[in-house]
Amino acid sequence: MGKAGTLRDYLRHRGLKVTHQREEIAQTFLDSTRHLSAEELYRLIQKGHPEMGLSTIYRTLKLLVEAGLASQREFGDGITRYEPVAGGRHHDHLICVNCGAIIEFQNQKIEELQKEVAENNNFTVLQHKLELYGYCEKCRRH
Amino acid sequence: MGKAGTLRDYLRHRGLKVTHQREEIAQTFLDSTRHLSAEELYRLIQKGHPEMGLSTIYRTLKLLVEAGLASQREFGDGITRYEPVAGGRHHDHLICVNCGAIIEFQNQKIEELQKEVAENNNFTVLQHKLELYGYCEKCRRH
DNA sequence: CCAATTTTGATTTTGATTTTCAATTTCAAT
DNA sequence: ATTGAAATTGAAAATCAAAATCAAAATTGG
Ligand SMILES: [Mn+2]
Ligand SMILES: [Mn+2]
Ligand SMILES: [Zn+2]
Ligand SMILES: [Zn+2]
Repeated sequence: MGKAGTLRDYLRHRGLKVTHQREEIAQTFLDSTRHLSAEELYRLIQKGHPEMGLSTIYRTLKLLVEAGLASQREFGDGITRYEPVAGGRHHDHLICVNCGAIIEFQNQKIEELQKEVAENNNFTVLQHKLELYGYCEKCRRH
Repeated sequence: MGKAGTLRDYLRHRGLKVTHQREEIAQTFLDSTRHLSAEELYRLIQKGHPEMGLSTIYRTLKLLVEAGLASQREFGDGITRYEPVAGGRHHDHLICVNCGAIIEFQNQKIEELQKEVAENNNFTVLQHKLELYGYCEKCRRH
């Protein structure tokens, strides 16, 4: 989990190889809309690179997470999604169970209270997950 | 999602049948330690009922959730766990990524701030998920 | 260029959960 | 207690995202 940087830096640092596939996947992913699944990213990339294998997408997404450039999300529908970390600060999510809309929010007070809870339990927090599931503005009116 | 009650009540209300399997599964589950997977519950029940099918465990856990008697949890290891709701008030979890320990906590201030966040986004919350992942007291010292 | 090492993509496998389906059970009405 | 329609069961097969396999291809330092 490195700080901000490039996948290329991470690969070199780890003695791994910089391949065309990895560069293409990283670029498309980092420029993308947020919260993509491996499958969605695969389809996106296939437009320009029909020879790209889905396995490589899975493998490179894992590298991006390790490099601290992507974060992995699971919103309860059995599909793992990824979003670029790129500069953007930490945030949590509201998820519409009707239309699938994902709304991001940030609340510093909640973050602090979480730290407090952890301390009270002599627990060292590495990461956390806060998701509110329900109806978005559009879907709440039946 | 009914209020507290029995599975039996829920089944009758829905016009479903009260079977020996459902009664056995509900009883064993509701008396159990918390955070059981379907597989774990299956093994528990098999001690006394070797003929019980795993499918029936899955099906009945789903009914228990619908009846509001169980809540479904996913702690990121790919295994769905269930815990009895029975009287116990709402709580969230600290999860040790080293030993798998699950610590429960409750924080009213966080709950209120969540409501606030939802209101600010015109979002109607049905349920939420707050999990802190890291090292428990035992595991934090290497 | 060389050769050791890594990576790729096609394919197969995995593993939790769901579905299917014929046989059995439930249960309200006789 | 008997009946019969409808629901449920357990075993087996299907599903599906993700991981593993592996021979061929690509990368990289010398
Ligand atoms: Mn996000
Ligand atoms: Mn719990
Ligand atoms: Zn919506
Ligand atoms: Zn631990």
